[in-house]
Amino acid sequence: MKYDIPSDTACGRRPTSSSFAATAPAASLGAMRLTTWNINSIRARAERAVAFLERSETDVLALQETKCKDAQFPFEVFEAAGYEVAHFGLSQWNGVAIISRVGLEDVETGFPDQPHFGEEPALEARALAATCGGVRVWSLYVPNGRALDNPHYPYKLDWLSTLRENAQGWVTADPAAKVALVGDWNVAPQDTDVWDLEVFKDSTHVSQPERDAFAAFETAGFTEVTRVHVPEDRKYTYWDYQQLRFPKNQGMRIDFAYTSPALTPLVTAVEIDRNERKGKGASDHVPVILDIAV
DNA sequence: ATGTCACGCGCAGCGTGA
Repeated sequence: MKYDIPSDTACGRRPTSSSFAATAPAASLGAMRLTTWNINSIRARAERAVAFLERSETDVLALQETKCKDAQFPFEVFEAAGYEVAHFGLSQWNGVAIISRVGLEDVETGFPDQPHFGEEPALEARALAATCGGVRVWSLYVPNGRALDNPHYPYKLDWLSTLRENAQGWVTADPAAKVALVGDWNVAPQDTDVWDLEVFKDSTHVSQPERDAFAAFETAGFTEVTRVHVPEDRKYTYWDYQQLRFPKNQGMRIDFAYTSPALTPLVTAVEIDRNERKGKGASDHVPVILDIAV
């Protein structure tokens, strides 16, 4: 389980102690639980995340919006619970992590040709990959877009398009590859994925170009498995903190999991953990939990 | 209730992002 971090990489994974070598090999797992969750600050919610891991029996947790640099990430909390951690964070914005108790190998920060953003265009910490239990897991925090006339919007479309080109290449090169693209996609693919379409008609998340960019992953052979297993309307994954959106169930469904052809038939169940939005100190997104036969 | 939360900065409360 030794993993040497090249000195020039921005990835914040800590080398783990030899005790992690006792982790069960993927071949003996039988089943794996993979969860994606936009946690909206890991420092504000580390204890909540560990409690979730233990309650849900999650094996691999892909986090988005950790909102910290690598040096600020609370690695110890997760390592004490028996997990390995890879984190990619460059500032107080964005930040993605993968937390696993079934192996964490070949960590990759960002995808090839990932678009940059800003006055001085720079890479943002929005994509992180690791192989866990035989599955290539990508934790993704798709750019928000902000507004249809904002530079962040074409950046979002470019970002999705470039990711899709990569994903298509991965499964073309290896049709047996088990790839999971999970995270906060910041797209509501269907009209019913927002609580009131009228409220969003001039906003990002529901525009046709965004929906087309999202749907292109299907064309590339991927399947959005949360919809397959949870097809009902009003099963949201995000509720704004403002205006009593959660108690009124005025939310958005924007957290998804695209799986490659080899992985799709192995997904046996999906659950949106609505209860995690309750109480003081909740993230504005909830975990989306996948059961995978591996 | 024009009704939130978390960040940096820096020690109050504003600017930023979502």
